[in-house]
Amino acid sequence: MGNSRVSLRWVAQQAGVSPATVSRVSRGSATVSPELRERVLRIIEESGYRPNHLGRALAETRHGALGLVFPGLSGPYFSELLQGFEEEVQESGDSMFLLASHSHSETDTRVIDLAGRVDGLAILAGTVSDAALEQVARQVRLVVMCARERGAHTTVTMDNTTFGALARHLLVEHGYRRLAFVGNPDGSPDVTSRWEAFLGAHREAGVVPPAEPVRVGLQQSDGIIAAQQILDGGQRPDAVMCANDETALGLVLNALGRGLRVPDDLAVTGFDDMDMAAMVRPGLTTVRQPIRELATTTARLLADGEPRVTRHITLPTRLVLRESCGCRPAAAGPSDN
Amino acid sequence: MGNSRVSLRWVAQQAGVSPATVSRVSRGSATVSPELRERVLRIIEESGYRPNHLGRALAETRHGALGLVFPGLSGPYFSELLQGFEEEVQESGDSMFLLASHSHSETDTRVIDLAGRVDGLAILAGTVSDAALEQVARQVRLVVMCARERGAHTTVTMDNTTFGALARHLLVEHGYRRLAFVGNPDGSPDVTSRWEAFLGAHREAGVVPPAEPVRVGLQQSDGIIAAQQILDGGQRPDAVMCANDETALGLVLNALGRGLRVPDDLAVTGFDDMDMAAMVRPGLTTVRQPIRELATTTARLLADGEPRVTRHITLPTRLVLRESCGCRPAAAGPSDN
DNA sequence: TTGTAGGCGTTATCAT
DNA sequence: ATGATAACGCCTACAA
Repeated sequence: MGNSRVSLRWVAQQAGVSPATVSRVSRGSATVSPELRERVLRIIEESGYRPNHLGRALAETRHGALGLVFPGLSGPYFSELLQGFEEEVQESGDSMFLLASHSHSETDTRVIDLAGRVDGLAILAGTVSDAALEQVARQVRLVVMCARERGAHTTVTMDNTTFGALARHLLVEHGYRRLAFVGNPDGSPDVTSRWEAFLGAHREAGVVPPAEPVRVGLQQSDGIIAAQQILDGGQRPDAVMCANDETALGLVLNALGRGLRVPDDLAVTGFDDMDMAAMVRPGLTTVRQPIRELATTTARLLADGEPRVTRHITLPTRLVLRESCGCRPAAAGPSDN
Repeated sequence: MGNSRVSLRWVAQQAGVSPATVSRVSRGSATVSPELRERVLRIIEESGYRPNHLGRALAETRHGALGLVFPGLSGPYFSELLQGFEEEVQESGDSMFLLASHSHSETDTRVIDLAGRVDGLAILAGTVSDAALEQVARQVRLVVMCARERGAHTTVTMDNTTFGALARHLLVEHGYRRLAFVGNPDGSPDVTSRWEAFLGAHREAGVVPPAEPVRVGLQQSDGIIAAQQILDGGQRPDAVMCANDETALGLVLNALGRGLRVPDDLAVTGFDDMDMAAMVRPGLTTVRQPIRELATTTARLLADGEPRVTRHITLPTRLVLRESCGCRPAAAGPSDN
């Protein structure tokens, strides 16, 4: 019944055996006679004994837990990341600590503290200082996600160059001349890379890019804010490239609300290829990135990876051309959708 | 530098004091002479000593961690929940375990296991079996969120009756006669309550409700699916009440895409009052519920609450009338927004 | 004020 | 196959 105070030792006494035997039984160790095993299992069953995690962890010097650290952002991106990570953590029978960084200042110390409670830590690049990363790496396994540089720590990263390919598509194939970029390059390493790819594509194409990005966050509501900034102003661009699908959707929603047509009056693109991108009309042109795989790969590295070898993994992304960029609708019934 | 192998005992030897003294210093206990304190602190500093969490926790029989358990859903609702909980957990210097239930079957055992690693557990109603809840409650503090009944466990709940008030508003003030309900009453206790409130309002008003809800999930993409089901069919309703803002937004997006006008051709309402609700046009009529407060209240109860007294807290919600239900736009400049 | 010793609940290494 | 016994790293009476 109540298992509050039953300890291994107590079970041992009840069964008239040594603590060691109970430990063996409790863990399914083979070296115990069927007779004793039976006796011990009965007591365990009746008493509702469950081995104490702290005691076990202390003896095994292993926490049985991994940690995930990221900025306190919302949206499908993080949901996906979280679920992927958790799924993989469960697979190996571990538990998952979550640390969402709000106040950037306190995060460093909290992360270092967290490092003392886990076997490995996954940290989204840009969330903590390099010094803190160093600290963490000395204590536990560390994987940095979405880092911009292949440093001394193991990293798992998305291929952001496809964003440049998308920019070229708009510039070259569609011949757009005035593009806008929605996203804050200082906000996250990924956005930095995308802004640079955006700039690079312009350079190649010999088109002069906007002087500044439209600096907003990554939520859908930020897309609306961006829309207001872009569409209330004077001359509106031919196309706007958003740093992710969320903001693109917000932007489309607002544009539609104004009676603008997408892509005729304004082309819009995103990044992620989340569910909504395919369901909205016009279909959202975007770049597909395997967020879940990012998470599972990271978790697996943390659980299985050689502790001392640093690896660098880049996950592939790919262009997904739909209608919002100005491409013709793909085959399929013309009506419904 | 490296602090991998420095233990309290080691520090004690280096400083030429007893382990007890180091322990006292390490925890800021007052009963130690300035001289020794200084000496010990120096060694701690130099060696980068950090007390081992497992050792400390085992000795204090306290994990310094709380757990949050919910179904693996995405969307702003859970982001908010998560952040609120985490914020409060940090406040008390604890850490946060997260358990997202994917396969409903395994969840029970995982939750019970998790109960052995925390001082308290917050569980969203409907995620685990009652038997598991019972088990958990015997081991640690437990708060059930959004439960439909005030049972033996402490609960924190939202007032879902306001959904009925909203239904009355549509039925009585606007005189709509054909309403639709979007959401799966079997999916979560909250949706169950809202569907019942929906039915209740119809009964009161003497209007015959739809035989069945439009059973979809709670994501934005589900709103699109619902829209297809509702709008592709024969006679379309006057108004559709969605179980949350996400689906309402998806529905609006699709309706707009078809060239329908909201609310003229179709009124739409949501639940939550998330950021987007106020930013979209037409503004989304909805019910505001304090999700963050739900989370912080729960966490605080877990951290501070009397272990043995079960409380039942209901958080207030309130009607937010905007334009999507057919109400006139509130005061303010008529143009931009 | 400081140190000693026992305990927190397991696991693991030895003997037996 | 089983059982002492010593870790694991820390806290905390109790004693000095």
